[in-house]
Amino acid sequence: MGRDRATLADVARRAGLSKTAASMVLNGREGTRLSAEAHQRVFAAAEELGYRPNVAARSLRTRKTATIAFVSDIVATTRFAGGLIRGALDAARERDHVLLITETQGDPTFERYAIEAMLDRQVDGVVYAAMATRRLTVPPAILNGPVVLLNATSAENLPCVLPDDERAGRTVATALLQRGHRDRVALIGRNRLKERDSEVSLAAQARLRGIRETLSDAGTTLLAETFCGDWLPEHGYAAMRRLLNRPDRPTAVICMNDRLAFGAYQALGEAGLAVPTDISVVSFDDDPIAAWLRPGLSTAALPHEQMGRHAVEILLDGRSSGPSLVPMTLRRRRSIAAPAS
Amino acid sequence: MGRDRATLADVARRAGLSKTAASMVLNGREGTRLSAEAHQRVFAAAEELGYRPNVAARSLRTRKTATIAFVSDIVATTRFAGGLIRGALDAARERDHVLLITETQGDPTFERYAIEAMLDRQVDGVVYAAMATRRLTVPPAILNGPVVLLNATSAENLPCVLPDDERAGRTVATALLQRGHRDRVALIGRNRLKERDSEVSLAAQARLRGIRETLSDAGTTLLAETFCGDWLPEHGYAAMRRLLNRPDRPTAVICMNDRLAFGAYQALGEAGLAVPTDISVVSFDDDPIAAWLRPGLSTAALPHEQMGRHAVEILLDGRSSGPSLVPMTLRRRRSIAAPAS
DNA sequence: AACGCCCGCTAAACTGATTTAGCAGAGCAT
DNA sequence: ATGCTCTGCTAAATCAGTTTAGCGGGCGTT
Repeated sequence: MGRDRATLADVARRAGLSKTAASMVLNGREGTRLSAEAHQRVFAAAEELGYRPNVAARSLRTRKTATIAFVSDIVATTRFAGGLIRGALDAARERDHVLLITETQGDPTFERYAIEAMLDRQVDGVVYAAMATRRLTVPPAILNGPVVLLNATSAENLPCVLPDDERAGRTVATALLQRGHRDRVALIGRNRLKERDSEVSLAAQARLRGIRETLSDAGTTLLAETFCGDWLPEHGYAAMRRLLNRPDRPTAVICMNDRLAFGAYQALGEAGLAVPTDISVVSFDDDPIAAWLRPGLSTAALPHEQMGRHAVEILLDGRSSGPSLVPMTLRRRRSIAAPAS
Repeated sequence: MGRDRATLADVARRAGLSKTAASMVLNGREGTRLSAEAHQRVFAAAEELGYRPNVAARSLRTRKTATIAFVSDIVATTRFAGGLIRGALDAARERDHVLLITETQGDPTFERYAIEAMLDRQVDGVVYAAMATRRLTVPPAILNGPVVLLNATSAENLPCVLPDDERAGRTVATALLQRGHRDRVALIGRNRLKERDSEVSLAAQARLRGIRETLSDAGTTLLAETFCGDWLPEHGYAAMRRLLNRPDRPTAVICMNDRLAFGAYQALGEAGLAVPTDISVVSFDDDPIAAWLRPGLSTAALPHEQMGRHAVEILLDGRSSGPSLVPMTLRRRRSIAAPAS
């Protein structure tokens, strides 16, 4: 790989100048007194030889590698990881940087190993990402360099990028209120663990808060709140069945994520009820499945690409410390209608 | 990032030896005549200082970076990318390597840029991945170093890793035959473009071939083959509706992927038909949705993790050239039953 | 006593860049 | 003629490792 590449010395020789001169010209150094003609010759030589600097050699001297570490807990299991990574990749490319990606799989040994591997390669900074929005403890090894947390917070008040789940809660509830749902809105997906343990989830609490505040501002409350062991389709299915067994059937349900909503759709289908004419459904995430459902599911989209992009921007362009919230916009499809009245 | 790291010179000084000695000891060089005591002192010094070699400095001399490039066309849009990446990541870690990941987004400019960025960083090899199994043309820049194609082939007869779609076709058809479906098996998802243009897909052709051969070996053929503009749920839905309008309703359908199958499920649900009692369904991919459907969808799983792992193994352990096929195993769930008869 | 050999180790070159310090020559004033 | 400044450029150090070539001393042999 990369044998026979022209070196700076080759360029200098061909231009009839010193390495110093070549280096300065190619780096566009100000204040050097090299002649216009020298500039020309260097550029021409570099062009002709197809010269590309050796990043390893350069970074040895400058301690900059134009490489950033993207360390996450789990990439494979969630299809959201792709969005985070793509956003980060885009922002990195725009800044001529490149991403070294690792996964810790939640294993402290792997984590230590991964981080050392990154530091050995002199990365310029670390994006430390979690696949579920949550609080986490940052390994001390990365604290003496630039770090941005992605989809996570920590005790250290580091810069971090989070989705604005609370506002999403308000958005979702508002969408229902506007269509005329007030007193018969049910919730699917309460979960003590996710709500209490911020190391598990920050989304559950925030979404719930947003929903409740909005309804309370409108002078009402949730008709029912079902608990779910996890946020998977089967739990949404079971929850919806329970809801349908109640005497006061809701006119709308808010699901804490799209997978729950999918389960809810399944239960409704089996019960012979139609979305949205019998029951409206709204949700969170904008999982690809939301678009595949019939009718399409209206849902507050997790802005993964923007988040990934934002994290790299903060890391490289050096913005704020503290959290920066990325808005979740409501993807409007056909799952909300006015209540049957 | 990585200031104040101890260098080899520090270790040598502390051990009271030369850099040469320290280097040789730490690299476990054979044939050096350094005393056991010298070894001890070096190890102790390295330990005490928390010494870690600077990869950039090392690779400047050795031209090995223990870093491999993972270049793919599109990572974000498909949830399969995660599996490929995770497998590659695992195999790389086991070999003390690290992954530099880029995405070309199918754009030749981005691609050139990405590849140059990788080569500038002296990667030891390239995994060139496609997110849909297909034939592609490899950019010449990466041809003078080790390359493995992942989920793709090319004209150059490079080593590549592919899912064994043809055998999967046989597996799927066999599963149906074994349950007693013979003459009323329909197919959802014929697609001229995918079948003809190997730069679009290799899977379509291979799966179809496997299915046909198996049925033909059993002395029968497909009852019907529906064409779909793409392999998305809406197309599966429409195809299933067309199928249900026929006088000779199939007892089983094979869908070319799980998203089509999802659409088929939707159409069956609306028609009041039950899987698998009225119609059995089998499919390919093992998309997460396959497990979420009710009943769970039996499907030949794309072994993404193994494929990613395998690609890195071939790259680093240097195996065969030419294609290596990874088997797709049938994930058995509840979507197949004996025909109602 | 002279020679060669092996042992245990080191000096210095080398990788490919950046950066500091400074040199030679021209032009100008005194 | 001398001193000064400015211009245009370069030698050499530096980054942190690996690798080559070889040095000094002890030992055995003849």
